[in-house]
Amino acid sequence: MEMNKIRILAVVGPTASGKTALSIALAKRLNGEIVSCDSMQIYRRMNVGTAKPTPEEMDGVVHHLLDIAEPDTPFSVAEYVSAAKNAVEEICKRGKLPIFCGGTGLYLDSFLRGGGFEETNADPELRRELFAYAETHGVHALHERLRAVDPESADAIHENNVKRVVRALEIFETAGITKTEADKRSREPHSPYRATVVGLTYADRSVLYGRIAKRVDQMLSDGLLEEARTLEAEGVFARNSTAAQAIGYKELLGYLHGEEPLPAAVDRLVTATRHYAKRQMTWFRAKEYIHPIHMERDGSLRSPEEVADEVIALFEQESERDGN
RNA sequence: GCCUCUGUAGCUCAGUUGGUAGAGCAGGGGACUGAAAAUCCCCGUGUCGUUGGUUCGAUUCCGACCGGAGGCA
Repeated sequence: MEMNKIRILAVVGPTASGKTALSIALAKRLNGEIVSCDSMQIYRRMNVGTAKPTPEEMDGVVHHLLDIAEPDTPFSVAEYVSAAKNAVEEICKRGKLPIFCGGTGLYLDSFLRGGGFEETNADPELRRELFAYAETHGVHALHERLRAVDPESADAIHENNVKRVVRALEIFETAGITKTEADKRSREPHSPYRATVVGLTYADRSVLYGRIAKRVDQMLSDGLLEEARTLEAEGVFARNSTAAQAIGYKELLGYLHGEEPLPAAVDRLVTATRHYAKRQMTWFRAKEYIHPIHMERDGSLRSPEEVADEVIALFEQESERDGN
C-alpha cells in the first residue's frame, strides 16, 4: 500500500541554515520543482526580509507558493495545505519530483498529515469575543470555559496562552466537536504522501548564529530598510496582519521613526532571528520523521555537493524500501 | 596630587541594619493541528574587584591597593 503514495522530498531547518541553496541543487539533480514551505515568503513584495530566493538563485528551477498573497491578507495553515496539494498535483503531472523547502514546520507537518481542517473553520468575530472575554474576566476564566467543554485540551494548553485557548474554544463552537476530538480525527494515517524529510542541523550553534548575523547585514545592504518603508507605507503593520509578524521589518520601525539608533534596532532584529531559529530547532528536533543532516564537520562547513549526495542517497534508499 | 562616587551572573543593575545573593536582558530546555517569522511554559552558585583587619562569622564594617566615572587643583 505504501507504493501508491506520492513520493516527496522535503528540506527543513532553522533560518539561515542553507535550505534554499540545497533544495535548488537537489531539484536540479532529481528533476524536481520546489514547493516553498514558508509562512512569510508567501507574501508579495516581502523579498529581502524573508530571504526569498531571487530569480538568479532559482537558476531555472520552478518554485511554487512564493508570492501568492498580498501582505495585507490573512493567511493560515489550512490555506497552505490546500495550495500545496495543488502544487504537488501539478508537479506530478509533469513527471517531476516535488521538493518542499522551508522553515515553517507546522505547514509541512499539516500538509503531510493530509488534512484535518475541513470542519474546524476559523471565525474572526468569535475570536474577538473570546479575547474580549479574557480581557475583562481574566485568562483564567477563559481557560475555565475551555475546561468545561474540553478538559483534555485545557490540561494541555497553559492558561496564559490565550491564543491557543481561544482557538480550542473556537473549534468547539464552530465544529461542534472538541479540539481533542478534532485532533484525534486528523491524526488518522490517511496521507497520500510518502515523504523523505531532512532537517539541516548545526552541531555548533554559534556557527548558525554567526550566519544569522551575517545574513542580516547582507539584507541591510540588499535594501531591507527600503522594503520595510514600503510595506509600512502600505499599512501592513498598522493593520497588524499576518505579514506584520515577519521578523525583519517590525524591528526596524523604531529606527525608521527616528526613535532608536540603527545599531540597536539591528541588534534586536538579530536577536529575534536567533530566538526564531531556536524555536524552529525545538520543533524539528521533536519530529521523529525528520532525518538530521549535519551541515558542518569538525567546525567547518561541509561542501554543498557532499550534503546533496547524502540527501539523495537517503532519498533513494527510502524509495527502494517502499518499492518492494 | 587631593576629594567624591563606583566595582555583585555574559550584559544592565537590585540587595544583604554582618549569617556567602536576585531581577531584567542575553543564553539554555520544552510545548505546538485554521495568526506559527506567531503564541506560551520551565531553567539563575556567581572567587559579590584584590588584599589585610575587626568579628564566632564579611560580599555587607574599617584600611590599603588595583580598575572605572566625575569633581577640585
